[in-house]
Amino acid sequence: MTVTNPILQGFFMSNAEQQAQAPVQQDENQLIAERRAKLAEWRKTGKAFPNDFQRENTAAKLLDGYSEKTAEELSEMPIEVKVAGRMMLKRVMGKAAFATLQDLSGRIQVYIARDKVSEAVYEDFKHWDLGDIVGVVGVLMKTKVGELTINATEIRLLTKSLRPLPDKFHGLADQELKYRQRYVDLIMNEETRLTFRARSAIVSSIRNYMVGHGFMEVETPMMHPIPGGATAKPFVTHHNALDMQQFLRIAPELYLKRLVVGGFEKVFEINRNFRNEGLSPRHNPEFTMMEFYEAYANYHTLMDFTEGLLRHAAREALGKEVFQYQGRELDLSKPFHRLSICQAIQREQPCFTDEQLADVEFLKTKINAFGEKVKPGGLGSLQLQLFEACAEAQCWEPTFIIDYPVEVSPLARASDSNPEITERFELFIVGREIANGFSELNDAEDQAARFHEQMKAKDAGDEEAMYYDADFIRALEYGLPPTGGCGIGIDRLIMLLTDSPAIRDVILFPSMRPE
RNA sequence: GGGUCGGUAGCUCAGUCGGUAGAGCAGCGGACUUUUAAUCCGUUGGUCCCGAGUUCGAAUCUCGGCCGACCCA
Repeated sequence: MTVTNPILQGFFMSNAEQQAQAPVQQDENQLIAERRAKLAEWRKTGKAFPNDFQRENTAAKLLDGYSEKTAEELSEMPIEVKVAGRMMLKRVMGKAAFATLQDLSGRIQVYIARDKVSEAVYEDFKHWDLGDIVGVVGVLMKTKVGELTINATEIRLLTKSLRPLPDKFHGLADQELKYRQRYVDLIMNEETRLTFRARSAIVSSIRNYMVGHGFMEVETPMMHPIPGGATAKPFVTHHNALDMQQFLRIAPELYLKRLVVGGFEKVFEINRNFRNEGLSPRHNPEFTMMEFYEAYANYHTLMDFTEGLLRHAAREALGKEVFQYQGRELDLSKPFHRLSICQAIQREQPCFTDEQLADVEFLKTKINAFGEKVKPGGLGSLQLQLFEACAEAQCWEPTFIIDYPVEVSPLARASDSNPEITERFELFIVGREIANGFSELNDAEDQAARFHEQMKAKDAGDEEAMYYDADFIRALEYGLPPTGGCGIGIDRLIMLLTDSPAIRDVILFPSMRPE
């Protein structure tokens, strides 16, 4: 029997076929076998994997609170503590041993003396492995060299770790394994832990900034009947109950604007977008965007607001607005540059005249000269292509590029002074696009016309062109107030603020080819 | 899609001129009651990414493929 519908295949597979598709046997080795044997012994006690140990202290708080105390003070006024964590280091010296435990806050050393914890417990402890989770009750002491240490009166195995950790000193170096087994990377690598703590702090600070400025956080659909709000290839899925095709969203824009129509005049959403594109150091198919919309704002006020937001995030995450990115200084404290596309080109290529940049043939020649293929488009589109070819990567300092052509900005309001360009900006920092915002197109008839243009482009073979969204037009027909909206690439912002070279370094579980 | 570099023990890595596999860590056994990547002695562990070719002989050379990192498009 041949079943072509992939959704149904699972129902018709023979056992053999299902076996063939079952996950491959996990890699086993001598070290794992040894640990399994230890676990088997532990099970025989009937007390394996207990969950009755209540820890009362964390490593960092103990170090903060008691590192200043002298050995004498600690022995005169014994302080009993209960900690738990993963055993990262272990040094056994006959009848006493040291172990280093790692918990959410950091690491702390434990001293285990045979005559304190009993001979039986000490013998067990000697066979525990790096990576095991243990609980310790003890009193604080200072070692010879003054390191705050817990002198154990009780030590218990709480979780047996079956897999050996990477080299205790060199850690996990293999980039691919760091991404595929992020849990191991997090166990082994302080830098990775700090990056993702910073990510959490940055997102919180942005959220607080938005709420503090009167914005309301909302959640709009991740599954769209019509993908919209950006030009990108969508992921396609299927809703069984409604028997309909759905698309993972490429942007929340059209829903957020519907909310402004509804009277939620200041809204924002921080959530995932999905774009069916390749992977690169700057691209992950699912990535996090913040979009925000404010009625009665325009692209100028948006630029001001975005500048303030980024400074706030840097201050909250780093405590400063001037810092290093990949070895080069980045200064967010100075006013961000604001240049039109042509001004940005001329900044890099001062010999190009205004007349030349208005000459279609000149633009095509130069785009080719910079090694890019000329994509079809009008004057504005060619200017943008030349900017991308010769100037975009040079925007190290924060630079707003303004005046994007109408033909590549189907949702943006056209300029009153020049109907060929829009009231739109993109923000570039370290040569990368970080944000994109504009005065929203709130003329329902103009928007309908722009959608028709997009449909023509799609019919002509542009896979990324937009669909016609009739409900969105209907919403606009009820009346969208003059509004400004902006999207900020959160992953890329976090790359900047954590000095990370690749987007995969700031996404906990980046997209990977299957193992 | 093109280029460069890489894939060897659980981890981090050596491996010369082509001569049949090494270290440190981890593990196992032993010594050791204040260590700091503890130390000392002994020891287990290999589909050298896969396939083909050249050769008496391939981790090593050649070709093809797979996977990854980086750069370019």
